[in-house]
Amino acid sequence: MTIESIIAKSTAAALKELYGIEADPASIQLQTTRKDFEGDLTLVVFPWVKIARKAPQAVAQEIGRWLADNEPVVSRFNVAGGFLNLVVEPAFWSSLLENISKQPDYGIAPVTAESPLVMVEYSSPNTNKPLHLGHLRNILLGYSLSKILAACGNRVVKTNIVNDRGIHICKSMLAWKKWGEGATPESTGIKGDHLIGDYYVLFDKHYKAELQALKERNPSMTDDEAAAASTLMQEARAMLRAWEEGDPEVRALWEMMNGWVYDGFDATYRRMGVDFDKIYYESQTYLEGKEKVLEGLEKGLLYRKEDGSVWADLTADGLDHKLLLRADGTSVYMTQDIGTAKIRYRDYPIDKMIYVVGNEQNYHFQVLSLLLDRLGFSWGKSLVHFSYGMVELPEGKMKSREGTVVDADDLMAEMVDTALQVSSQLGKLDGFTPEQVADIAEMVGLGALKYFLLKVDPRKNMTFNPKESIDFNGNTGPFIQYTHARICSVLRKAAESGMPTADYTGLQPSQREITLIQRLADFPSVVAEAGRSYSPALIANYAYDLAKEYNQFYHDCSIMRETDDRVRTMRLAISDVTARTIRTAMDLLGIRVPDRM
RNA sequence: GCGCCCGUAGUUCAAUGGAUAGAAUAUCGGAUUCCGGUUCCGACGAUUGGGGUUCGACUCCCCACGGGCGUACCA
Repeated sequence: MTIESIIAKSTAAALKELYGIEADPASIQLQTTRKDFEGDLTLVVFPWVKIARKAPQAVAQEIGRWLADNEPVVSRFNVAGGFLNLVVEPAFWSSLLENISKQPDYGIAPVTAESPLVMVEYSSPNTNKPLHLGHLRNILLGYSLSKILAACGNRVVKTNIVNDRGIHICKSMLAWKKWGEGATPESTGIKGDHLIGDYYVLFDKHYKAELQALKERNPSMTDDEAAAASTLMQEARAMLRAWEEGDPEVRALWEMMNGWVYDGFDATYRRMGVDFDKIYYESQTYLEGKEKVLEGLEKGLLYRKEDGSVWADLTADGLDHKLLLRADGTSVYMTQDIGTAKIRYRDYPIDKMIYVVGNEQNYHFQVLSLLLDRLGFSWGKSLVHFSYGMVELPEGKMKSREGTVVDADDLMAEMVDTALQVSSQLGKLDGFTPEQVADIAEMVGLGALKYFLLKVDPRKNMTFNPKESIDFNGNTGPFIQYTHARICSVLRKAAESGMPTADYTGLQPSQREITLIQRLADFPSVVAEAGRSYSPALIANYAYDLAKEYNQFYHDCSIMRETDDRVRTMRLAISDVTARTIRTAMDLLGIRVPDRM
């Protein structure tokens, strides 16, 4: 039972006794007292002043009096306007600390076979180019969100839908056939996804040149006409048709080249430290979508136009008409998502589906939700589009056309390299094996990257500054990692020293210590709130606040030099719980923390 | 045009409708002969503008201004 719930319960009793108000203890909100007032928790009494028909000060005074007299954990109180500041019995905090330190999985809720089943989709790449910085935000958010939801007591299935078919991959295939001269990742030493990306770019280059030539020959030609006349584009379309018809040669090429891409993606995911429980491929789901749409058509939920195309009328929901099948019977993006939904629901009894997809697709998911609901998916109406903003650079937006896109692999390599340079400059890793040094650089470099991308409210566009992110000071991953490493150092020294430990039950912690214990006690509710509001940023900012709070404590309170065995033992317990909580919080963000750095 | 999202210190980010809007960074000043000087403390500095609802508004509503995204038989 948390201190908040204890006091909320007593407050409900006070309200009933003093004013005859029936208040649900869960609805009574307590906040941490601002540091310029005496107290640990603050109750805002405004909600009841009308019913009590008294001045805010008087209500606060009366409730405070009642709590001080009747609730043992409240030792005294003061009133400022409508704010009732409560001082908790100091010894309560040491017993709370003792309790927390006994919990091996502090902050993590248990999961049972009956827990809700949540599926989280993230990454969802196209197979024609390597992953970039924008994908990194997507993947890190999805992975972290999955961990947070699991920590909130959900069964979580992490999933990825790979867009492996379509005109885009045909462009790469065609360019490779024409100009590749049999190049493979092995023969060139280029990572598979990058190699395919190179051919995609090459196609575009030739295509642009062709359009240019067409328009020079015939200046009156519009862009659309030129595109229609392009032989390269016609060849790509022909290849897509051949693919759909199952042409063995095209299929073999497609499988080989996609295979290269998957090897490349796997390497990227592995380095990022993320994974999936189930991967879906659009080539295996798009036909299902078509079926589902035709089924909906039969039931009269959709309609067919004269040209044969199939549409959904969403005007009743304030939206437009939406195309689901082209006149030639082929699928569009929406149809594929319906097909994927169908197969997923067949594979898992999903209670809730969360799509981690950029905010440029808000409209798409609004429509998808309505359509899935109409087509009979129980979770359709309540599907969650976890919509996140774009990542920009200090120099501005990334534009593929201008070649300013930051490649995910390159960025990770740079971050790790910088981390390595910084630590070797400081000489902190002297005496470590090369493997240990490399591992720590990996943790710090990627920790910096991940933390920076996750600490911002996901909905907002953000600016990624690589230089700032790896700073060992400020609101950064390395700062938190460093704090953890330092606590580990203290704990190691304590273990080696053989100093006696003592029972600290009933000890009265100092204000500095209470502040930190209170912060530690907040952790479970922060995890719950992060899960409720789908926000890894809450966890990130909590970890930072905790690290900062610990540094103040560390500065003010000597640990190993403390001669009182009880006080020292308590401070070591605070340190131990802080280190573990930092580790858990960072783990929820998918960030590893080193014991030394 | 219509729809959705966002506007907070120089900059990057916080703030379930609650007290004097918090951090970081940058700049300036200070502390710590100490368990890791990658620490701590202080100063400076902001809610785009105008109305409204409320005991109380960065937060909710309306208008304006500024930025982003969408409004594809691309995915």
